[in-house]
Amino acid sequence: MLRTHTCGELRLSDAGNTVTLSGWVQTSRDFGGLTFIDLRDRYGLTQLAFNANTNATLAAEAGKLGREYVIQVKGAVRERENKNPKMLTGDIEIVVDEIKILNISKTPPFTIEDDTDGGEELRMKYRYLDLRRAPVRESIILRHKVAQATRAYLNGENFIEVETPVLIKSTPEGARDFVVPSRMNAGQFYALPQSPQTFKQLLMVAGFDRYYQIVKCFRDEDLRADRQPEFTQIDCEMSFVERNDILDTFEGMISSLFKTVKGVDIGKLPHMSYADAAKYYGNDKPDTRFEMKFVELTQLVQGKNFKVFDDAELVVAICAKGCASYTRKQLDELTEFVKRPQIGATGLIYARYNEDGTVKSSVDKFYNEEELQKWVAACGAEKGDLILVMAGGVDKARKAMSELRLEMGTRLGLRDKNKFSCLWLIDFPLLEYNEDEERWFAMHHPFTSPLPEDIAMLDTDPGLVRANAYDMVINGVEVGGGSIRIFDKTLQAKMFDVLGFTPEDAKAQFGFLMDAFEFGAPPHGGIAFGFDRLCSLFGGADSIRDFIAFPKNNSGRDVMIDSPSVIDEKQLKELNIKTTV
RNA sequence: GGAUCGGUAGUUCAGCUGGUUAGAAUGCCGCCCUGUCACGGCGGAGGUCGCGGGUUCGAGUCCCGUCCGUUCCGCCA
Repeated sequence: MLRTHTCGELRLSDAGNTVTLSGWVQTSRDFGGLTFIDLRDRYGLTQLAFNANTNATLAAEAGKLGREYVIQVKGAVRERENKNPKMLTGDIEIVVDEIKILNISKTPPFTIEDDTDGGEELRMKYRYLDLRRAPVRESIILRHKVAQATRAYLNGENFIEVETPVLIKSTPEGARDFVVPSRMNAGQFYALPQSPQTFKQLLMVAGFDRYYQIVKCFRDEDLRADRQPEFTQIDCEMSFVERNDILDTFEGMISSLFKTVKGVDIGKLPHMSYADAAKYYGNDKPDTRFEMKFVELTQLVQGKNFKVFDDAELVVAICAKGCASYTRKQLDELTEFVKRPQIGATGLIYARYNEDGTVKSSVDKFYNEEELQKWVAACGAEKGDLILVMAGGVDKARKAMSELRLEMGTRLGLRDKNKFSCLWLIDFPLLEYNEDEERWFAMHHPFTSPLPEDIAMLDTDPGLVRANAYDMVINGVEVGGGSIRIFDKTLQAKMFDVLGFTPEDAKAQFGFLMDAFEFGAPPHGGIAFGFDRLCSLFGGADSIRDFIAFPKNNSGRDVMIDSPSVIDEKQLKELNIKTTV
């Protein structure tokens, strides 16, 4: 054994014992006659002490150790003269008798510390060094814990983990597929799964009843801080269930995760309809850590010759607590914020409800004090509050106001990373009309069942049909979503018809699933959680990258191994691929 | 595909309306220091200013192009 203990476990009670430790040199502090070295491993830091009076040769040797050298030391545990309460091992140090350099190291390109000086790109290039840093290491360990807690819960609920294939078939709907050329079938391609959707449904037909898998999924779309081309889902499916059975089961799972991983009780999850989310929060993943709900002022403000409001489909307001004191500069900043091309609002109107009870707005020319007091009443504003108003088309105004609400939430410190607000979002529209292609698209996927009471509308008014689907939203992040599936062949055929698939298209793409449904498919439904996002949420981070050991950058590149890369002619030829360059 | 901000020492950054020897901090190297834990002190080395072109007497600085990266929009059933 190259060690008897780790660098994180020795305490005062170990004083007097002789131990052997192995690890990396974090830092050394040389005082001439006295040298300290912090030795690091996965478990923590332990201070090593060298005294020139006691052992001059050894102290000299210690002075020569560079950062990130890998060493093994043997010595006695001793109570420190000056303790460090900030370290778990801060009460003790090792008086080193023997030192062995197991490996030397070049000076790392950035500091291996909690607050590193390394930029994103450099850290990714040397990810193995970045992973030595405590915050990144802890994020990866957190991921492990979440995975274990997930498996423990689902195993306890009688779920069975089944692996599904990675080389599957490309489908045109949804995200772009990553494809893999087939050598043995010239001109043909596999696709990597965007999710194991069809396979888990087939497992239900097969009678597995309760399935889960912590599984890699692939989507060839542009990246974001919370989106990677390969990511991990907790993929689940259940048979003989209705919507509420699934909501209960997975509410149980998320509660269990919060309890075991964070020690937090999240309570019962409220249900919110898609329509309400749009009306009160302007999006389908509301951050409910704070209120600041939308108030619709359309009726109240129209007919006063203010063209912007009169022409608008919707006039919507939020009330920012205690912000009446905002300066002109701050209000201009907010206006600039909503006018950014990404948000695209044309302007922002405000009304200050002053401490003296008067109202001062940016549209005093059109609205007198009495009318403005009605705004105040409608918004439930209190003295000192600021009312922010935007107008326009329903969707655009809501989207812009949603961004503004989040911005105000951030400015007011209402988006606390240690606070968790979870909910179920339900009653999504089943279909979405695509103007360009002039046809309906499944908002979720084509196997999503409509709400039973809405099925009749599939013929008459497809846009109003609600899906038997649900999303779990935590702190404004969509962490999971799923639906009750269509298991009836006739309804599935109807669905494909509405989506504009000819029976031939449907058969070519999903024939295997439709065939399977002819052999006694049970009623079933499921859900998939974004595992990386869940981990970043638990870790209090906005980006999922540090919860993935080896993530890709914004352009989908792995800058460490430098992939993707070109392959040689021979390989291309074998794969029957001709390059046109 | 679009917008945005950035690319200067190993690293993180500063460098004004263009001006002659491009700075700081940190890291690195050397010397000193017996209780540090962001140790301290003194000294030193370290730069094709992303790349290409242009304007100019003169470009890190201005213009055009290009590459790389950040964040966002589109996209992500």
